[in-house]
Amino acid sequence: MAEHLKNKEKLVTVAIELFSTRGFKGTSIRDIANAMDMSISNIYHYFGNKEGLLLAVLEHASKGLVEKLGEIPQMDLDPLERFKLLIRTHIQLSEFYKKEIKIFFLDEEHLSPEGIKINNQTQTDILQIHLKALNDLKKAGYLQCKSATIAAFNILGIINWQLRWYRTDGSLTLEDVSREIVSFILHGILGSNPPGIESDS
Amino acid sequence: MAEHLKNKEKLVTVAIELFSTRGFKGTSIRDIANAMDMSISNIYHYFGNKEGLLLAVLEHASKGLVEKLGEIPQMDLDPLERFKLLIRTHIQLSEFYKKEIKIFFLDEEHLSPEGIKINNQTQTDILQIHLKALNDLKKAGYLQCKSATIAAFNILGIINWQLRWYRTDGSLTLEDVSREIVSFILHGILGSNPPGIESDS
DNA sequence: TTTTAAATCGAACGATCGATATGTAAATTT
DNA sequence: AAATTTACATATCGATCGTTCGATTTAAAA
Repeated sequence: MAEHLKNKEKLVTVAIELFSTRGFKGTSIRDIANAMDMSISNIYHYFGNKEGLLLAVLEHASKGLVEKLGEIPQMDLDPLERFKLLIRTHIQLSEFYKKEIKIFFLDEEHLSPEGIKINNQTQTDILQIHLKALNDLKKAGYLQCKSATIAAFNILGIINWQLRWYRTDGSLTLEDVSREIVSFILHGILGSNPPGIESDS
Repeated sequence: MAEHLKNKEKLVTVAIELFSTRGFKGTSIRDIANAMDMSISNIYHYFGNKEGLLLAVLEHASKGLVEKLGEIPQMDLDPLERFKLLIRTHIQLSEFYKKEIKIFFLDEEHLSPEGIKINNQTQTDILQIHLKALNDLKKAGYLQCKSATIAAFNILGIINWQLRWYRTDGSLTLEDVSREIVSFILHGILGSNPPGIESDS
């Protein structure tokens, strides 16, 4: 039962695969139809037009990451521990939703108003999650940055960039990278006890 | 004199403008020809095919940033000051070469082997510049990170991400952001004298 | 001045694109 | 079982794509 829904979902999955590797403009409806072993017109039956498919992809892509990430700030933990957990989870989820996230960053430009809306909402949601974590740190007296917003952007930059350079087949495990990134975000490059910085030189 | 070279250069400039806003696949040769008020075939006379134009764009784009950024590590300064200068300069240059950099990150996927080569070389060059600065910091006893490479990637992530979220018409000046980013990179979010971190809890 | 080369154009080519019209088989509802 | 909706296919349309083919004008060299 519900075999048809399966195909619709599979269509979104295949579209994510192709959009993420070839881009939106670089992937034709025919490419997707061939990869699905399905007729072109059937895709139009499901999603109306190519952009409808992209919107379905964007919505599907935003759900998983935002929902799972949104659970972290509600956990009853020490602010600092919760913050560390947020970073580690975000890195793990990014690896899991690699292709989906790529689409968000790949075809930002030629997007319909509705697509832009979904895109902005997703990015805002994620930013707010990190901002809340940072503000909790501030209340607890940890945060030393002037602007929590810039700090949040910096954190997102680090995490999203890791998505570009990290290779699973390399020498570093994702846990190694995750630990190092958490340490970087907490202490920067000078460490928590830098030499000759706080002295009177 | 040399009126023909002018047009060839202008062609690259217009291509950068269009590629950066609509993407490579999203920009047709006709779009560029129309924007230049020039015939289509003339573009082929200059660059052979569409990809030749993209290669010219990539080469033009990589030159400016890498060359100017490469001057910093050779300066005779205190390692820490030189590092700060590198970050600040990189941020300023990123704003200046915004469109060019966008192309490097936009159409990474559907790129020819030669295009990939240029892309990789450029990214490697920039990474090496930052790695050198970090190693100089290490020699001087400043750097506390385990992996200078990951730190370099994190720095690139922060800078390149700033390119996405910073708006010139916002309330923050680029200098404000630059200062805050330098501080973040140096001290992280906990600051140089974080409370209760080094204690025995 | 003649010759050569570079710059430019208009017109067209085959391929591919997104999209549609029209049909049929299968599933669901009544 | 009949009616209706959903899931698919074939064939095709007009538009646009990258590219090419001469032809022409302009600039440089001889």
